[in-house]
Order: sequence, then structure tokens, then C-alpha cells
Amino acid sequence: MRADAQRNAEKLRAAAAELFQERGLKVPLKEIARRAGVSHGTLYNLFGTREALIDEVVAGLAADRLGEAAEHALSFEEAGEGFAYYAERVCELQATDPAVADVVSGRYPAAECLMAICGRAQDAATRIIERARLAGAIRPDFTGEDLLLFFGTNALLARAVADTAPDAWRRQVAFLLDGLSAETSQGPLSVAPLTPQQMYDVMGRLAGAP
Amino acid sequence: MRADAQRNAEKLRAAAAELFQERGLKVPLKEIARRAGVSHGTLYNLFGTREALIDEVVAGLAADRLGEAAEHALSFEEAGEGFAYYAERVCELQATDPAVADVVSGRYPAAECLMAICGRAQDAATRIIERARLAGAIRPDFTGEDLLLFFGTNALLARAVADTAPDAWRRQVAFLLDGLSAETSQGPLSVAPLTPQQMYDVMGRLAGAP
DNA sequence: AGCATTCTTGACCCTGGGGTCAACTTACGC
DNA sequence: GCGTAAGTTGACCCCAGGGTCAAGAATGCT
Repeated sequence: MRADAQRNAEKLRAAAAELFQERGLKVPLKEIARRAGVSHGTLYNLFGTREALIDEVVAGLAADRLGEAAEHALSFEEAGEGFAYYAERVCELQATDPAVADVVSGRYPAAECLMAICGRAQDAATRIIERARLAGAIRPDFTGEDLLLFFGTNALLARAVADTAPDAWRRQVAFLLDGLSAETSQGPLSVAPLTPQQMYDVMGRLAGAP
Repeated sequence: MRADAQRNAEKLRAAAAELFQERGLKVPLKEIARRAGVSHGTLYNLFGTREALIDEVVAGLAADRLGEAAEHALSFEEAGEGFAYYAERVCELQATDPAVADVVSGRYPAAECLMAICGRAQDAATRIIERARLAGAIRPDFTGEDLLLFFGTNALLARAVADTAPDAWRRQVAFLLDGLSAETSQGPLSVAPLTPQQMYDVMGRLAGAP
């Protein structure tokens, strides 16, 4: 790769990181190129697709943020507190960084690193929930799928309130967390959790896929 | 108004009602005209704006559905049951009828009838919540704004799952309702509910306004 | 039945996003 | 320092949706 191409790729990565974090993973690619001071043809030439760019720019960031949250959650003595920390922290990440919000609640099958990270995050979440369940801290029928769906709606809510009342999402989180304490269940749930394939479909549509 | 124009307006209203209920209030106007068997120019000529068409076609329907739900909710002996019925019923309406979903969680300032209906629905919801609160059936810090925000996210969730697992939203509703029972509150909420102006902003953005 | 008025039509414009490629420019090895 | 391979550019294409309007068609009054 020639030196100028290298430089342009770097400029594009920087611009993409900025814009993804400001406005989410759906910003127009032409706008990224504009901010990088480069023709959009160059962007297509160097990265080919949006997902390739996302994979290079966002994967590391997401891995850090989500990994840290999970690790910290598992370090709590009280499993219930760890779970509450994790749920609220992920929601907070979604609220403060649209890129993370889209990673958590989106669908990027061609972004390999990102997919790996999502898998790991999903596993961590399951462990955190399981631990809280075993400790009797949350109702036993709450699953990882339920949490992921909640994150999906939280991403949209957090973005909707961002300019108006940036903490408004916290109330919804509080209602969920307070309500999950084990004793509240009033009869069995009438619906089963979704299968992985269903989750994949649904998260795509939540994020606005065709 | 000439007889043919009258007929066309009727065909357009019928087509709009169908498409709004199938796909929500954002269907392309050209598609409505196509289904009505009429040029899209005619639609613009007869109705002018999307909101005018919505106001004529959807307002009555929404009033019926929401009014009935509220009325029935208030007829329960147990205020808490009435509240639970209302919340779940509105979510169900949203899940089964995208038009209602968009009415509840959207923003149509130029649609006068619709605005009036939304106001009345809002009032009814407040009464239902207040009644449940006075009966000690739900945590006292839950407000009408919280319920409306929940409806807003439910609209998106219900639409996302519609083709895959059409009842998946019920789990989230169950977590909320089970969790609102008065005893669960673990300390005061850290955030105040939104003001009407803020709600207006936020609902617009949730529904995907500019 | 004739004709003014009212309606309808569809071609047209605009916006904004994704994506391609021939022609130009630049870097770098020799 | 020069030729060639590598890289860049921006005009161009696509699509979908909103919206307008001159020309032509239909209605209904007299």
C-alpha cells in the first residue's frame, strides 16, 4: 500500500470514528469522506463496504467498553448488584455513544471482529444473568434474550432523548431493575423467549433493516 | 365537490385505511394512490398533506380503540387490574395495528382530530394511573409520561417482532407490570419525568422525525 | 347539447442516499 | 529524473420518496 493511501485510510478511520460516535453507524459514507477531506470514491476504494469500515474502527472500542462493563459486573460480591450494574452500565454506554448503541442493538454479519465481540458480550451477559438467578436476585424466567431486547429498545429511547433529557432512559431502566427482583413474578410468562435466529431477525428490524 | 372527486376521495380513504393499518402511518403516499387506482396527483389535490389524510382516516379508528380500552380499564373494581389491563391492551393494539401504534407513539401536530384524541387518551391514562396509585397498586413515582415512553418503545419492538414472534413484546410488558407493584421500589428515582414539551420532542424522535 | 368549471393525470423536479469508473495525479523503484 | 503501477477524483448512475403543474378529460349547469 502506498504511503498516501495509508494516510488517507488513517484520515478516514479517524473521521469515521468521530462520526460513528457522534451519530451512530448509519451516517452517510459520503459524509465521512467529506470530514476526512477525501473523495468518497477513495473511501469505497480503501474499505469497500460500510461494514468493513465499522469492523476496523468500532470493534476495538466496543470490545473495550463492553468487556470492561462485564468484567466489573462479575467482580461484585452480590450477584444481583453485578447484574444491575451491568444492565445500567450498558444502557449508559448506549446513551453516551451511538456507535456502541448500534453495536449492541444492531446486526453486522459481515463485520467479523465485531461479530466475535458481540458473541463474547452475549456470553458474558448470560453468565451475569445466570449468576444473579442462582443467587435468587432476579426472577428466574428473565433471560439473556430479554435483556438484549431491552437494550434494543433502550438504544432507540436513549437516542430519542439525547438532545432533550439525556438521562430520561434511566427511569425505564430503574423500573425494569427494581421490578426484576425475584419476588414480583405474578404468574408464569405467557410467551417463550426468542430463539437465536429470531433474535437476529428482530434486532435487525429494530435497528431499521429492510 | 364534484361527484367523481367524491368517489376518488372515498377510494383514497379506503386505500389509506388499509395501508395505514397494514404498514403504519409512514407508507408512501404514492402507494396509497396506486392502491386506490388513482394518480398520486389526485391524492395531493384532494388531501394536500399526509396529516390531513391521517386525520380523516385514522382519527375515528384510534378514538374507538383507545377510548374503549380506557373505559374498560376504569370499569375494573381493582384499580391495579384496570391499570394492568390498560397497559397491556394498548400494547396489544399497537402490536396488531401499526396505525394505532403510530398514533400512540407519534406526533402529528397538524392533525386536529387526532391531537384531540391523543389529549383525551392521555387524560384517561393519567386517571387510570392515578387511580392505581391511590389504591397502592403501583409504585407512586410511575407517571403518565413513563407509560407513554414505554408505549413508544413498545411500538418499535412490536413492529420489529411482528413477522417473527408476534407476541414477543408481551414478555417486556409482563416485566414492567409485575415490576410496578408498589413494594419493589429500591430507593428514589434519580431522574424526573419529562415535561410535556420534552415528551413532544422525544416522541417525535422515537418515531423517526427529522 | 354546449361550454365553463372542476378534476385528473403523469411527466417532471428535488432531495439524499448508495455505488461505479474513466481520466487524471502521484509516489516510488530503477 | 522518468515511467509505470497505484491511488484519487468527481461526474455520473441508480433508487425511492416528496411534491408541482400544464395539458387534457369529465362533469353538471343552463
